[in-house]
Amino acid sequence: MEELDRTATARLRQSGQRYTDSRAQLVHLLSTSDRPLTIPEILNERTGMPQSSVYRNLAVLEDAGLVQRVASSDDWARFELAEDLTEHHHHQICTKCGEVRDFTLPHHLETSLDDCLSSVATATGFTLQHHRLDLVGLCESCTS
Amino acid sequence: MEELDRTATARLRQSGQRYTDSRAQLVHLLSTSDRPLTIPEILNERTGMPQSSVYRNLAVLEDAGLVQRVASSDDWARFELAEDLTEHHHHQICTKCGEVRDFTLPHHLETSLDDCLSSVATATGFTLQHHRLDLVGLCESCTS
DNA sequence: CTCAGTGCAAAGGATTTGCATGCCG
DNA sequence: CGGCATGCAAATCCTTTGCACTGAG
Repeated sequence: MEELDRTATARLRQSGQRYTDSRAQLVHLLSTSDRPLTIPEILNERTGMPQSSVYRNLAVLEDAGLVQRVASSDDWARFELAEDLTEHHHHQICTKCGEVRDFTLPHHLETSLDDCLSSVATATGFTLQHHRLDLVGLCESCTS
Repeated sequence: MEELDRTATARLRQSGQRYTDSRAQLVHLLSTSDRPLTIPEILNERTGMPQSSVYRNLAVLEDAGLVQRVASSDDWARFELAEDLTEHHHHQICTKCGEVRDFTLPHHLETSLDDCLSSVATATGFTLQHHRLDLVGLCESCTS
């Protein structure tokens, strides 16, 4: 956790910004969640922080490469810690309620996937930053 | 193409809707594109169709299972023909300009991926509808 | 005739921004 | 002090909706 704070401080400093309390709260909240969070969820957890600050700080954190935005099926942005600050994982996205959950893939499949995607990218002149693999379907509570 | 029109007519009829000219235009436009299109792009191609009709018809087509929405990195919705009307494919998403391009994966990898994802889904009580695999990075023109 | 489809303009709603104030360095 | 950070409220902008009109069956 302290490690995380140090990384955060460093990356923010690089963008000429400070690691304020609000930002630390956001980072800590995201780092302890097992899934990406929406703004409303963040607001509920962190009463006292106004929407605009949440949006603004998440944007700053995103710029600094500490946080990333996750697309879902509803129209709410979700946020999680940046790839390199967490274990590499994927998302289960519910098409009914929009809920997003994390999951991981067996290492060998992940590896061959990576190799293959790299060559596809190279072949098409695309500079690969990372890949995104999502399961789309119905979460347990929406299966009725 | 006639096959496509027949499918469209049938699926729309099931939702109690007609396969009108506007809708046919949208379907044809999407079916001839090698990537998902944004509303502005659709409006440019199909001058004369007002925004509200485009949005409304795309919603109807989505309901009927003919068209699906694609998430990107910018905040514009993109649309493509439904999975089962096209070859299964994936997307290269540019983080700079938001551009989305289609690409496909070797069959064997696709198969083992599918198998694996099915078992992950089963294990977590998730009802898998389909998967989504995207390459995220910089497209050729944004690599500078 | 009926009811889906269309177009225009106005409304919605998540997200962003202007501006004045507070605060760390 | 200077510039980042914060909060409130107002503005943005993609998208959706209300309503009146047209047209297919």
